[in-house]
Amino acid sequence: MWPTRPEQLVEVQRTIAMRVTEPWVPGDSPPRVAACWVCFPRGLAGPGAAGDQAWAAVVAMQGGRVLERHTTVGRAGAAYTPGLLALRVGALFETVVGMLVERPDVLLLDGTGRDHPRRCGLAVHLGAVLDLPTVGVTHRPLVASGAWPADEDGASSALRIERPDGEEVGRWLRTRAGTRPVAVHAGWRTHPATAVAVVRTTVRGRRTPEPLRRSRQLARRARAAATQPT
DNA sequence: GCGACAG
DNA sequence: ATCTTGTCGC
Repeated sequence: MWPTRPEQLVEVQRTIAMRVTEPWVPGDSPPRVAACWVCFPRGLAGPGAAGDQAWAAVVAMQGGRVLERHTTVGRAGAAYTPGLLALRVGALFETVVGMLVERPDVLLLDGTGRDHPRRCGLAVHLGAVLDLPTVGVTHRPLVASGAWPADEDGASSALRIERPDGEEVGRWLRTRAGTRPVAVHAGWRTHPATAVAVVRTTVRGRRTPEPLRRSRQLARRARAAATQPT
């Protein structure tokens, strides 16, 4: 499921993008939300290359409490190329999320979802592989666009593909007044509204959703421990 | 031809 | 992703 060549990945992305699924909808009780992150050596500039060492982490939370946390080390499958992020970190993400003992209700990651040249960003792809609803959270969209929302906590605006009246694939979300909004992406089995709702329940006074913040922190700590031992 | 382009 | 100084706020 994780190709190593661009042409193969493009093929897989097209196949996954066509799959029809039942939308996932959060229940009444607080959802079990997990988030994963991959970081690279400090000083590594540019797109990187295949074989780059990488540290991955996953953190599962529910109602503000941490349920599980795991880390692993591995290597990048390829250099980074817009639209082909899965080639670089797809397998690593699958490995680290697979370390969870209990399956989460939804998974957050730093990548786009339906906002992709073939409607199959890493959030969609990883969700299909793991059979888990996913939501993407990034600093900016890949191929979608939309005006920013009002500078008020919780304000959001549509991110659409290609045209002002095109398909809505995500939303800009102001997680904190006075700071740049984050791009929230509909992923596997999630719609823009669902994605925004999930992200909002995991934001604790900061711009970044708590599970994502913690997974990034954990991955970086694993890197620090391996990079500068005693 | 040139610039843009999730991480 | 990673590299960066200062700055504002609690």
